[in-house]
Amino acid sequence: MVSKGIRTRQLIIDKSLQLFSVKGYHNTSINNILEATSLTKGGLYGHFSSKEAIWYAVYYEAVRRWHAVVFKGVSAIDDPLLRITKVIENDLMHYLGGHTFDGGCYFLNSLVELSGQSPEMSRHMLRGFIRFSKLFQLWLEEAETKQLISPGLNYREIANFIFISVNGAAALYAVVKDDTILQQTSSQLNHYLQQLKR
Amino acid sequence: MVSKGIRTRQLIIDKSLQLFSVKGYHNTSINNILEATSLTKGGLYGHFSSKEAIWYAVYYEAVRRWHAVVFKGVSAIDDPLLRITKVIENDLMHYLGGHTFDGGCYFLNSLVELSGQSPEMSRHMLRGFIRFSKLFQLWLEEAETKQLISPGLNYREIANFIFISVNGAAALYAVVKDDTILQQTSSQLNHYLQQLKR
DNA sequence: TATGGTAAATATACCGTTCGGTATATTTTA
DNA sequence: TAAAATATACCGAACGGTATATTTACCATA
Repeated sequence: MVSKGIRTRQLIIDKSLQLFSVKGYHNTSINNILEATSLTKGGLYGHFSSKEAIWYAVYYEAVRRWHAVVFKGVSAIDDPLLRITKVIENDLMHYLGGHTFDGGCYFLNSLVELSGQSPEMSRHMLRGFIRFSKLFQLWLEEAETKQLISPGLNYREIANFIFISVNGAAALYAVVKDDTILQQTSSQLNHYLQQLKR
Repeated sequence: MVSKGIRTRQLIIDKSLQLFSVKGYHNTSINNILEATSLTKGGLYGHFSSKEAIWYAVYYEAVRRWHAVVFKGVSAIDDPLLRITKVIENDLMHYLGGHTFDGGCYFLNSLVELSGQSPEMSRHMLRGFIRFSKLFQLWLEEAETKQLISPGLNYREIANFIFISVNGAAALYAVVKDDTILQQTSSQLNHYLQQLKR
């Protein structure tokens, strides 16, 4: 049996994740979190030293959930191009379309909100973003060595473009909440990838 | 000579636009605006009835500036596909790359921040976004009637995809502040448009 | 299995500061 | 000199955070 303290800590993280993803970090107050968790100040500050500390814990939880959805069934795929296709589909249709977070993409929302005023936090996220793009790059290089795509392509550029399109879709989807946005983007990126084949 | 009141009103709009684009709406306080304008409460609330009223005035000013940059030299272009190319280039290289606003794309930033907590304001922006995408759609249809592109394409999907990619680039560029992001996206969208040609 | 002691967990009350906004006094413009 | 523009002083509420009191959970021992 996990101790009560651990359970409360996780409750704080879960509810804060919901609130941050919908209202944003700055517009979520400690009182909002207290209401959502049915706690009081003492109960909260016993687990976290500050609001920012909550944000970091929430960020890691968000990464964990995103990762579980986006990379599901990916490692079993041999073809690196199909892996990319699968990750894109998972991200658009299951991560975004499956409403993993109430307010859309927690990472995009946080990045846009915090860039330009919380350098520490946005640098933190940017590292994760770059790592994601690098993975696409790696798989594209693998595809070249396996002679699946035309040689001499700019993998960094292609990887960034995929990444950018997926995030652009996330931004728009958060507002229009229309699944066709996700389907259309998925379809367009599929065609785009097909076109890279030799 | 324009009256002092009008000049002060414009000063408030200009400085607030800067602040909103960098810090966001909620994290910009009235006091921040007072410092930036060297005004006091009385001087500000004589021109605007509330913080939200400032936001709306700022929004229209932002649209005005964006429009001036993005559609510069576009109406003189006959080829609808070249018009789209020009608008994309203007948006990426001159609007974003030219740092029209200090904090990146004011519209994307506002949309992400306000979606899910200010339905009125985000609906306001969404209308503008949709109008922009519709314009691409219109030009694509014009390109079809002029037999410039393959027939039977899904123009709504293509228009949305262009729009999404441009906005995704805006999101990333706001953080990495690396111009190659803009060049790469511009290049990729160019190739994408070329491929539509018959 | 019941219980008592203790540390962990949580509640309460309060801190100084800042928030958006207003009423009124003063200054500046035309 | 009248009106427009701006400054000053203040409002109640909410902000993030802290010190301290109280309750609850948990485990060793009987």
